[in-house]
Amino acid sequence: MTLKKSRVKLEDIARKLNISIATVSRALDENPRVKLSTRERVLKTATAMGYTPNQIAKSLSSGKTNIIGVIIPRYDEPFFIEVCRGIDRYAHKHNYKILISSSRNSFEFERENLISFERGLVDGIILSPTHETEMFTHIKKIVNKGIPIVLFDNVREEVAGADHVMIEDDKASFSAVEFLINKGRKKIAFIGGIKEKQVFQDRFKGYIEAMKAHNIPIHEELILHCSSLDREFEDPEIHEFFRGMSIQPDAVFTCTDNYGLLTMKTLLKLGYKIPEDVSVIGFGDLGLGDVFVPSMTCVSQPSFEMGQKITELLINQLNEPNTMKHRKKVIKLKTSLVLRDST
Amino acid sequence: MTLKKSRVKLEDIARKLNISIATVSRALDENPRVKLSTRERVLKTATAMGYTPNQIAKSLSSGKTNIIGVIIPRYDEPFFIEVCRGIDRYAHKHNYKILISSSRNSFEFERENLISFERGLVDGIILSPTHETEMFTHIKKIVNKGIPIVLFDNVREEVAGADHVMIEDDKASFSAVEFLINKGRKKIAFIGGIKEKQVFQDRFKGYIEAMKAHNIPIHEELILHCSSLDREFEDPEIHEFFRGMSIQPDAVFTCTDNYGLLTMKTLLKLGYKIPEDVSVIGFGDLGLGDVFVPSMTCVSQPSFEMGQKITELLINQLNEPNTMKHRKKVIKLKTSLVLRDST
DNA sequence: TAAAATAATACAAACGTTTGTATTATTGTA
DNA sequence: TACAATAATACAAACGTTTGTATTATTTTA
Repeated sequence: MTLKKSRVKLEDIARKLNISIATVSRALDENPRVKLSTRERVLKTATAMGYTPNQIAKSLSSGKTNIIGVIIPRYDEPFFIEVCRGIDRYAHKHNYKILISSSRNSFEFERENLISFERGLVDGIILSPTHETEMFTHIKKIVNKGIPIVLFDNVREEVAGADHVMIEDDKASFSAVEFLINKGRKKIAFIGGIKEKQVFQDRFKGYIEAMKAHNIPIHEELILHCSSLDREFEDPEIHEFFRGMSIQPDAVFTCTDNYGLLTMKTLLKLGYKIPEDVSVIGFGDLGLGDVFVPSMTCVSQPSFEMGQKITELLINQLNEPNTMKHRKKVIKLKTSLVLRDST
Repeated sequence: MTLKKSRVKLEDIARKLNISIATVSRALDENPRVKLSTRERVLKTATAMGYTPNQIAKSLSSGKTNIIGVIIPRYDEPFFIEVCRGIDRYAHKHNYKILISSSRNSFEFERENLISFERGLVDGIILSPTHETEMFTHIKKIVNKGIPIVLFDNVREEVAGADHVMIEDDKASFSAVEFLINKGRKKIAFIGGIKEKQVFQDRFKGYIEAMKAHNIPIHEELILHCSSLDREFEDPEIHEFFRGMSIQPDAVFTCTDNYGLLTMKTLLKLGYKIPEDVSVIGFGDLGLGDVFVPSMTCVSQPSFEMGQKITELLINQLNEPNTMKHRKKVIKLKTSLVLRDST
């Protein structure tokens, strides 16, 4: 029908009312410097003409985009989704939008994303490093430029200068394993993930420390570090692990929900009874705990709250007048144990 | 240490080299209009000074942000996540970023998000309407403004003027039910979701038509429209439905994976054997099918591909010179049945 | 009723790019 | 060596806002 007319701008309203652009801008801002009657005329005309402000121009002028850039290793892990939900909720309350990018578990993509976020599109950055990430110069560069950034989850101590939020992984697994010990279990198997990830190292540490604290012998044979990150439904590694075992475990502590599930399936198939013969604990509590029969006891991570906390830290940085003076904050969130039928 | 210096811009490079901003801009663009030696000097200086282009200024000048706005009803449904993954993958290939917002299943939030996307921050919009969405004026407004938009999933036929992509829901459920019938099942129960959602209506339609096509009597008693959208792990509705039933079903077709899972749990608890006494089919195939024992046969939706297709349509619109001439496209994607142990 | 005080509005620079056109510098040709 | 042809660069407007300062209009005060 009508030709596509370019969008209405302040100038168009100004021209129509025969006033200046500045006055129109201030009128729409409800600035007391413009007469009430003028403001009303402007508002009416703006609506009539279908005016919508140009966000980009606003951002250029104000130096703020109100966008937070988020980089996660992947989309299809409930943990990250849940964290993002928390981020979004908190951000939305404070008038920020979030722009999520996946690094697809690749250091190169992570770097690329970070560089793209350096271009002023986002006011601040939230990053969960991939396990490939060994070098931190790309992160330090951001910090040194004074761009607000908060890291979470898979963070090493070495990454100085940046706020970060994580789970008390070591404590969490310590108390989960201790729980099993207190229930009288002694031959406790451990199933972890790829060793490169800090979180898995910490969870393993908690296991070892709990065993030692209670003077329980540690059998190498009962320890498995899975090499697959992916959420497979059949894991030959886990299957072989239990099949080839000469000791009969009476409990298994696993480092993810999925490993827990795979463990339960394997054990049931091998004739174990859960929880009579063997107890199983998962880690995460991100929706899978209740799916299986028997339901699975899990270490519950406050993922949503984590997202909120991360964003709180970031927005604090954003509101700080001098970013360079910022003193690094490290927050470790507590976990809890959700008891179900597998223990 | 050093005071926070504001970011390096073209002007700074220009001043240092005593050349004009335009030349610097063109040099960085590898425009043949600038001498090779100049280009090299500029590049070197830019790197040395740590120049990063300002995306916002670029966008204002070019009228393009290279951002696609995505509005989904919620984050915590694997279907939407999977679609977003597809969107992101395709968008990334074509140099777009995605900005995801959740409408939290609320029409008001949906409208709010759409309005915010009208402000020129995004080049185009992808929207999955909530089931609350009855009015489409907010969508029509976008279309009339000439802003490229593609709808997906829960779309009614009435929403004219906008491209949309959906699953062949009716055909999918028709053939799933037909599959059960061909296996000799006759007392086939149906479990759907809230009736307001178009997808559930279509899936119900497919069920009815398959039954009719094969002259199988339809028992009202075997039909349940769940009122809960949420991914609950205990659904009293479903439990009651099967408990109170006077007919013993020999198959159940459910409209989501989760309903399928809940159905299996309930049936096992009530003493049914799966698949001997009763077959169960889920809908979605978004990761839950393989979790349970027995594993669940599912209608598989091509969610990732859907995301890619949606984005393809959107980017086509973005590349069209005259958006107003655009002729609406409706794409229906085929599904498949993934056979597992529950049938 | 003229000067002072204040209210209302206009002007113009700034945000950091891109890009069409004008200008200057460098070649090539006769 | 003068003149055109071309290469290289500079100038300036534009993108749509915001905001400090200047200007004009209105009201107050003596």
